[in-house]
Amino acid sequence: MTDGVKLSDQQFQLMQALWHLGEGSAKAVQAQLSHLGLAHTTIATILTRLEKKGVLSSRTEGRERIFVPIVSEGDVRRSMVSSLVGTLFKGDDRQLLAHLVKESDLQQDDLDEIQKMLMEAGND
Amino acid sequence: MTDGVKLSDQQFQLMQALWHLGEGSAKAVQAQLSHLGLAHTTIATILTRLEKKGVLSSRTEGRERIFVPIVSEGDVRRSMVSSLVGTLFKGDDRQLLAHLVKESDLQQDDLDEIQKMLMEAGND
DNA sequence: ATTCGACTTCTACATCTGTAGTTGAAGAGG
DNA sequence: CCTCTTCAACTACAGATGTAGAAGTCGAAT
Repeated sequence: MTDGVKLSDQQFQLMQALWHLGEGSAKAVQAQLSHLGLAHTTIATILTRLEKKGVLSSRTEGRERIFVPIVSEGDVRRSMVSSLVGTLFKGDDRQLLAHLVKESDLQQDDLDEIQKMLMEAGND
Repeated sequence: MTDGVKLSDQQFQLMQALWHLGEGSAKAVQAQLSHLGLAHTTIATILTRLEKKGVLSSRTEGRERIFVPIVSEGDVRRSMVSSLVGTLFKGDDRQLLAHLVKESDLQQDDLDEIQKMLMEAGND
C-alpha cells in the first residue's frame, strides 16, 4: 500500500546504505557513508527520526542498536516518483514519460532498449 | 543553467497559478487557488519567500504588489525531475524511464504514443 | 572494582516550510 | 477632514530537517 513515504536526499541515502547492508547499526551505516563526512551522532539522529517516521525499525542487540528497513527501496522509489508526478504532472505518469523522452539526451541504443521494455510491458 | 530550483508542493502550486496568470497580486493568486482555502496572508508569505528564493520578482504598482515569475514552468519541471533522478537513480534518466515503463499501468495506445515520440526523438 | 571506550540517547540550534494573526499605511466613502 | 476597508509587511509559532555536542550506560581491560 505504498503509503506516501517521502524522504529527503540525506534520508534516502541513509536508507540506501541500510538496504545495501540488509540491516546494521548506526556505526555500520556511517562507515558505509563515510564519504558524506557526517558525525555518527548525526547518522543516529537521522535513523531515529526515520524510525519515528515508520520506514525502519530497530532492535537492541547487546549494546548495539540494529536498524532494519521496513519499506523497500522499490516502495520508496514508487511513492516518491508518484508524488513528483502528482505535483508536476497532475498525476499523469505519461506526461513524465513524455517529458523524459523529450528532455533526455537519449542515444539510439537507449531507444532500442526502451522499445524492448515496451514490448514486454505490452505482453503483460 | 537549470540551477537547482526545488519547490515544495505548495510553492509549485502558487507558481503554477502565477504562470497561468502571467503575473498578479497576492489577491489574484489567492483567487486562482481558492480551492486550497489558504488565508491571503499565507499566500503573501509564500510569495515573498519565493521571491527571496529568486524564482519570481515583484514590482509595486500603486498599493498593489505584482508578482512576476522569473523561472519558467519548464525550467522548474526539468530541475525537479533532474533532482529526483539524481537522488533515486544516480542521475540516470534512463532508469527513471525504465521505472515508469515497468510501474505505470500503461494502455496499448499509451505505448503506441510513446513509440511515436521515440521515433521522433530518434529522428532528431 | 575502577577506569576506558564505544555506542546510544538527549538536548540544542539554525533553516525551511506551512499557516496565519496583528499592525500599519493608504485609498474610498461620508 | 475623519473613519472604514483593503492590502501589504511584520511577527509568530509549530513541525521537519541538517547537524552535532554532551551526557549516560554498559561491557571490556587492567
